[in-house]
Amino acid sequence: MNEKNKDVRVRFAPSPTGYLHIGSARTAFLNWLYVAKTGGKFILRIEDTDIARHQEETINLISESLKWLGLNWDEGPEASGEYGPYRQSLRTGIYRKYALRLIQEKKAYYCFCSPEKLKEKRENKIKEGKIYKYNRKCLELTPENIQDNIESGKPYAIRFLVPENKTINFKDTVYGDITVNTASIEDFIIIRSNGLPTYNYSVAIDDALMKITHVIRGEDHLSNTPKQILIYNAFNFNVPDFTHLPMILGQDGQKLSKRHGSISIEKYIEEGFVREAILNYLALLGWSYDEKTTIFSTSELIKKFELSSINKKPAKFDFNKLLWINGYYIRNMDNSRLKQLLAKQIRNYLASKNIIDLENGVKQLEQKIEKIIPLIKERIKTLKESINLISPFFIKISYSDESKTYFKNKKVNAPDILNRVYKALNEVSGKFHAKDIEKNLRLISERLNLSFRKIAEVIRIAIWNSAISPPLFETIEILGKELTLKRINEYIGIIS
RNA sequence: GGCGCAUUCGUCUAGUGGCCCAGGACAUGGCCCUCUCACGGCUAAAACAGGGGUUCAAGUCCCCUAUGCGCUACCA
Repeated sequence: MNEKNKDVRVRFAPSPTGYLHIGSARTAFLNWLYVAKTGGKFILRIEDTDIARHQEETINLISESLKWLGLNWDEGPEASGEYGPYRQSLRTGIYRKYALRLIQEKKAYYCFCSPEKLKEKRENKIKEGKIYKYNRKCLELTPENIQDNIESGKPYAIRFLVPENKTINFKDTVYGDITVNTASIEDFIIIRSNGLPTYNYSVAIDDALMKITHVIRGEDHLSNTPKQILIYNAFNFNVPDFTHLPMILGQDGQKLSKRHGSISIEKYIEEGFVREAILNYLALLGWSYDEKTTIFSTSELIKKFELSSINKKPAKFDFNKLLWINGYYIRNMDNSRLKQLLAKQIRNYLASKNIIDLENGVKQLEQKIEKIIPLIKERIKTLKESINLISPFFIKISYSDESKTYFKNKKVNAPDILNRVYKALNEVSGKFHAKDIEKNLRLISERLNLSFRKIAEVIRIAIWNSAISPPLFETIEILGKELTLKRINEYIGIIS
């Protein structure tokens, strides 16, 4: 299963009812990984057979997210291929053709029952605590009855005739041997009265026609697999290998849904996550390589990931761990790439805030960011967090009330310290280097016999409007003499 | 209700009958490093759902119970 096999064909088949969320992203990724490992083909197919829930614009949303994650497909809506079209709504003729063949072979039949009545019957049975199964009323219709009904324009669906008392067997890569008796399966509808196919039918037809060899999808489809195998068997199609992935649950143990906050990939991009971190974390849900390793680059995953070692237990989504992994990737990213990402982040931020009042040239943004990176690389877990650490280098700070009154009840004589700092910084000779800045500032601490952390605290508030800042001397260096002194002056004015 | 699947620290997991009075990672607490915050290092607390078997020996095999999840649609 792991050797190179160019004939491998897998697919990711989302339905366009919303953005790409973390669970589908995982499914897509594992499909992609499998192909990357075996050298086969990755197919994207859009399952848009539910008109009511269909949202056309989400198709684009989903492909954009997939692309951002780097999960490119070989065949699909935008890539074409010899097994298209790759949208189910464009394949209704195919589904109908095959359904008629089933009817001819007495493996399916027309059903004229009204959906409303059937629904009512089912609900009543369930209320009584009984099992409901379609009673095959329409199977007894004579060819003449059927002909009349069709000619009079009566709406009909097509139902699959489920063979009685047959055992269906299949082996799932993750869940092992699954055995189900057809007694628990009713004659399910394959073509709805609106002419569109239902999921269990179209998915089997398409997977067969598109020559899919390995079906990798969420565990919610495990129980439906026997129905699909019935379809394969009815046409003598080859049955693919099945791999069902354990569900991803929200932190409350419930199935992931919109209520759990930011679950779309789009949202994670916005929040400043990087693609390798998301992929790494996703691979770790339900899978591990050994006792110790948690960080896997995408190329390592291609080598090491095995579908067969995925476990069966549903996993709760742990946002904190994703955050940590993201921070890890940022800390270990090469600086030139980080520079690009951060510059983009800051530009977007400045644009969104419509900020024009800059105290430092935004033209040399990237050069400045290059200098800032070593100071903040270890301090951010997402790209977005960098905004608070970078923007004060460029944007005029306005002191918060907290900053203005920060030293009111403290014993330190802030104005005095700042006056000395002003002088000390002004006296830094030559280039304004962190080393010299440090030397001069530490001197103040010695002279006043005051711990340096106290001095630093005062300076931080004055130049950064916060008691927390990147390393002080380097920050002052990058800020530059002029700006630093200006801020100190302004702050002295405020507290004097 | 029926069918299917699952159950090790708060979370993700290691563990395939003796190496486990259960290992790692995130999160949490403490200490160290230190100009703040981080990073890094050290350290602490923290789990085999419950009950029966099988076996010299069970987290690991079997059965039952409990709990959770999925499917049971003219949703996918």
